[in-house]
Amino acid sequence: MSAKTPVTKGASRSAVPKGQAALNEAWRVMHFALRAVIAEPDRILATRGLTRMHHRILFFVAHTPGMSVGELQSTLDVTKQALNAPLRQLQTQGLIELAKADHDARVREIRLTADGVALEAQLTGEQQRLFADAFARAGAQAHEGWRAVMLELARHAGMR
Amino acid sequence: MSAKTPVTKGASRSAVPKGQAALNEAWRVMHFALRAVIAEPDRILATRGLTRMHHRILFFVAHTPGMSVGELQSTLDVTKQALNAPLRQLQTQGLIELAKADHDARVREIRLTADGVALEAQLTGEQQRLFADAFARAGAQAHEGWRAVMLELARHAGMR
DNA sequence: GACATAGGTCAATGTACTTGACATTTATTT
DNA sequence: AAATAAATGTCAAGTACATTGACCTATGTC
Repeated sequence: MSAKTPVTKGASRSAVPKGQAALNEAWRVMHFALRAVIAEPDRILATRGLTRMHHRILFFVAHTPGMSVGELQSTLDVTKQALNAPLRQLQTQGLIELAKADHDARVREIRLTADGVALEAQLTGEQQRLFADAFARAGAQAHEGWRAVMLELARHAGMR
Repeated sequence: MSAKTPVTKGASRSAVPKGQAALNEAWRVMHFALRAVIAEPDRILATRGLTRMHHRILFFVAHTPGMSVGELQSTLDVTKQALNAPLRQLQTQGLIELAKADHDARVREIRLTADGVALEAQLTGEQQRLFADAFARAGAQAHEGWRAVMLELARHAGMR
């Protein structure tokens, strides 16, 4: 692996399938990678009677504490009715808290409780461990390549 | 394990987040990349009143022509009742054909019609174009890195 | 002929949304 | 102070798509 191998049609030394085969493989591989990353969190959530929707809520609230219900709704792109049930369940289980905002008593700000933080960290942690392992095994350069390709793909989906 | 140790070349020309931030970003990026890859096929399918299930059927039958209903069922991990409706719809639309197997008249072998091949190619083609673009833009080396990381992740999901 | 297998179908149920209509509380406007 | 608008919650009905369970046909195997 000396320095930068220019793009062109040069020979790559690892067994990367060529042309059509590479593209054929790409989707399959991504599919399984996705499954791997989702599997553990799903298992953990299931033991508490929670679903991927609950996970999505925890995830976004963890990264944007004090988010309003409306913001969450548009972020997740679901109706308020769809959001309501999981939101209440999370509240009942003591994983999130809803509090009136100072600036506007109509909006309810969502925050994780200590338990919520713990669960979210556990779920996210499982995923991050997988990524960290994969990046470590594949090497820093591969990590960078992975990211470059993913960002190119994500550009088409209007990544927020 | 990871063969050579490509690292050391530390100089990353792109702004790869460090440590925790990198892992935090990984899942998000993968999420959007996935969405990008799925978006176009979904749109095309919708215009014909088809769903992702129909796509999955077309995909597997394209790669294993003559597959039996039972094989497809266990491959997709759904019940025969769940498979029945989409299967008939595909047949009605002239995208697949069901024919009795020579060796056993009970089993029905599924094959794509010319139209089915065309649609499957269109759907798959859209996805492959995205991958090809992303790989081309990111470069051959990034492609290799992407693949290495994905395979590491996929290992955990028992990739077939 | 007895039994198993591949497949199809009917029916009831469940889950996870959706749209639509409306109520509540609080802000903002006039 | 009323009128109106905004953020949220809730009730109800409908849709999409899967499930389980029971039963039927056609065919193959012993």
